[in-house]
Amino acid sequence: MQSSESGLRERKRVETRDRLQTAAVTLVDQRGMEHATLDAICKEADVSTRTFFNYFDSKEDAILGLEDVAITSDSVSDLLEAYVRSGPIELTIRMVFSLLNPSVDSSALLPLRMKIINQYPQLLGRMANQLQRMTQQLTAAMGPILRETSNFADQDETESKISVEILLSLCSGAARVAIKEWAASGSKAPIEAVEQRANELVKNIVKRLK
Amino acid sequence: MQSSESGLRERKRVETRDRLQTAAVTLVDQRGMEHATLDAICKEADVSTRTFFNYFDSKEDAILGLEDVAITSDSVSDLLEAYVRSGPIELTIRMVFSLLNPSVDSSALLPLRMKIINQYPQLLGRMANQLQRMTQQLTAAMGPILRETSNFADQDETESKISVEILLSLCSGAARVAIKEWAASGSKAPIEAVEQRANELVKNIVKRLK
DNA sequence: TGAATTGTTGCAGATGCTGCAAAAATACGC
DNA sequence: GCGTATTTTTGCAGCATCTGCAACAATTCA
Repeated sequence: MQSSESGLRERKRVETRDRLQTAAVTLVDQRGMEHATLDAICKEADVSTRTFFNYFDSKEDAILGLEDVAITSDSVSDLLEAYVRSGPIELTIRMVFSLLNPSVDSSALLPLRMKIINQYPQLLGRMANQLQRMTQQLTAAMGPILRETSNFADQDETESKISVEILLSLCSGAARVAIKEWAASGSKAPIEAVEQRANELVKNIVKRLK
Repeated sequence: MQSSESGLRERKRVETRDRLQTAAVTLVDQRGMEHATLDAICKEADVSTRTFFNYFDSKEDAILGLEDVAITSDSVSDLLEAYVRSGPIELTIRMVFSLLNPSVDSSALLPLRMKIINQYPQLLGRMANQLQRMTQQLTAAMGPILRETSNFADQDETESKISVEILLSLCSGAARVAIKEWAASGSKAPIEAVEQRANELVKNIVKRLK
């Protein structure tokens, strides 16, 4: 209900959320994590520090723009596309990157975000936690799709969920490495190339381990 | 130099460190993470709160017993054994679990630690960060061993390091799942079985992805 | 034994984060 | 429009983690 309403109240909420994300990312980029205090972020976004916590659980969450969203129909169609393109790895990588770029309005922040993640790797740890918190939702969304493949089909549901969780861990590690490489080479490549590289990394390691 | 000395000073340091770990683990287990305050832990260990930070960087680190240790010769021989037993996956899993159980004195804490990790999963995020901080050391230790296998041999050093980092991510995810299962089934199995299960999980997912 | 080194402690303070209750903004029925 | 109900914002008081600093205590070493 809430997300479909578009009264003044809802519009303002989205706007405020966006201002907070933008302020957080911008200030951390300019001043560094420790000097970009909550006070500074909130002053920049023009809200009280107390209000900040109506929007994000922590400073880190604001930097990453993380939200506890239900899997939207948009994202599901994205996932399906990734899956039919080439299978479970792409599906999972897509999932990881979509967490980093959930809102259209904030997509301009993505390059800065990746730069910051590279600078403060604990943020990706935070993101892995978020992935884990969302594991149930993710397995619910990914499970049915994955079970259509031969390799995941003959598994019972429990084993399938387990695999999804480990798959997420593997893919978020690959994402981190891909982002690192991207930052090391001057942060020039488009986001799609980074995601593509993450796919490649996963495939390489699977190949080597088999 | 420091670790090989065994004067009064060094003995006391080890003892204090141990008291802090034990107090942290015990109190978190008994009272829960949020009620096991620094003050309580330090009172139990009989040191000032200020001194606490001479031993650990954070409360979480004390709970996990994490230390920035150089890879010891002991751990290297452990690794070699794991590797010759069955390859790179065992090697990496061994690495992950050895982080959880570095000191002989604190080995009695391991079951409690695993129980707590299962209860507060953000701790494993913290551990993944630690793994990452130690990536350079770990790759330095694991790289030469891994390069002896055919699959890792033909790679240049950079690619090899990348693989190790992703491998660590994969294996720490598997470790988390294995610990979860262990806790779900009553925390009865010995630690070796948990590690073994983690190995199995990694192999399963690699098989499915290939 | 006395000086040098290292470890401990208290204190003041910054920062992140939470509960609570008052005040402001928005929505909704009439 | 108007008044009421609901939601959001805000300030404040307070707790907890963590850091720098300087004095103090313990250990080491010559």
